[in-house]
Amino acid sequence: MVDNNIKEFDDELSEKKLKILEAAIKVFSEKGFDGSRTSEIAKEANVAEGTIFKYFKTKKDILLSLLLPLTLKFIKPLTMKSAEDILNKGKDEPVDEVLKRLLYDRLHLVKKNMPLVKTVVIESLYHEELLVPIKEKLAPQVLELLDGYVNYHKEKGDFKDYDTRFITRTIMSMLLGYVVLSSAFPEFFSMGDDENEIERIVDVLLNGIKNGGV
Amino acid sequence: MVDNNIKEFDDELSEKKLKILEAAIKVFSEKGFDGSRTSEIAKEANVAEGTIFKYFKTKKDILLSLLLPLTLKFIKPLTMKSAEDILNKGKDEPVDEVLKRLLYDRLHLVKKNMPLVKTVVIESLYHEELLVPIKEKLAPQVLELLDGYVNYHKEKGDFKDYDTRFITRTIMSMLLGYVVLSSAFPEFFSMGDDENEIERIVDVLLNGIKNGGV
DNA sequence: ATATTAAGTGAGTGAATACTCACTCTGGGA
DNA sequence: TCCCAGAGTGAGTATTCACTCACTTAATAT
Repeated sequence: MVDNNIKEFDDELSEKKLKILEAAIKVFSEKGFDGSRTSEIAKEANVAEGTIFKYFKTKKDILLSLLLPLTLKFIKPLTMKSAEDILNKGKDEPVDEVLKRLLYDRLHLVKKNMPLVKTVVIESLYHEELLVPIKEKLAPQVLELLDGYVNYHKEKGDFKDYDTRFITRTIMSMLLGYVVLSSAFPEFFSMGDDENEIERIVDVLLNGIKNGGV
Repeated sequence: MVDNNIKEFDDELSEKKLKILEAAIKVFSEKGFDGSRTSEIAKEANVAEGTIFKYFKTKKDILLSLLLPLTLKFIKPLTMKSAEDILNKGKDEPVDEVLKRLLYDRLHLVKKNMPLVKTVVIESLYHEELLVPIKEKLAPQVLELLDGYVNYHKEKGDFKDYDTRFITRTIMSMLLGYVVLSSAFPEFFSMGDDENEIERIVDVLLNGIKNGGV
């Protein structure tokens, strides 16, 4: 199924189409979908406006096409590299090490693709066509992987006996909160480099902020 | 200063203007600012389209006007009711009780005003005119209050010796993550009623998910 | 009653913009 | 060299939409 996507990706992706997609990501992320003009995307892509409509039936078509690169970039590395880290190598390593590596990895993936992520996340709030595939394809894969890891360590007794999905959500919350708050309000919330931040985040996630109950 | 706002609020707010603002919040939150039509806002408010422009110079003026109700709703109750809870009554109560009350209170404030919050948060990503007052007025007040509480308990030895702002951010992260994830993906992340969720969230915040290091 | 003012209206306007289409260019096959 | 297919173009078009303004209605004062 993933291979299918890649094939589709390679097949359809001429030089120009790729440039249009990249330009669209840039413009959409700066102005929002409805605030973006196809003329600006064309200029940004060094292409005539008409060319856009040779590749995409409508403006909304461009937006929907962003799902493919998003899925490719996030699902593939997740199931490949990080799944490997977590589920294989990670099984015998301490949880804090593995969680730190995982969060750091995801953090950088998000930061590297911020405009794409920002656009898809925000526009999916207004266009169901975007949200549906996310809920049906992307989310389940991510959740299955994380839930699996959490369950493994719950059963091993490493984690407390909270609901699995609750723990999964908490892990995601902490990363989400960091990304959102530190990039929206860098002057208030960006205190160190990502590596140190992640380290502290995982510490708190595992042990809390309360001074030892001993 | 707060009183100033209220006076301004009361003075300017005729019946019609209020109806237009409420309609705008609804339409903006459903379609986004650039996706919204003044004609639809007018219809939603049971008002002629021209009337909108008697009260607001431009469409963007409507958006900027949303800052006032937002600030009033969030700053005033925060500094009043919750500040009282936290700083006075809360000083001698256990931190978990106070945090639970605080988060529960804020959660419901956000949920009750979701369309307004959603609109302001998202549109501030695209319109600096919105973000600037948030950063200069709203954020500092919220942070001062929370930082104060955190500092108090850090000094008392209740909290570990993390950077104050880091703890503050973590508290906000956990609430933000819960609100965002459970409302964007209710089928994946809504597991219980808010009260129970908050309770677990504060537990994890204080003690972490790791099984006792004892 | 009448005048005065303010509040509200909605048809009209001009600018903007997503999309079309008749055309041009280019590279490779005969 | 000539031809052709199809990639690319950009001026043109039809529509949409924020905003205006000449007018109506309602309320209050005189």
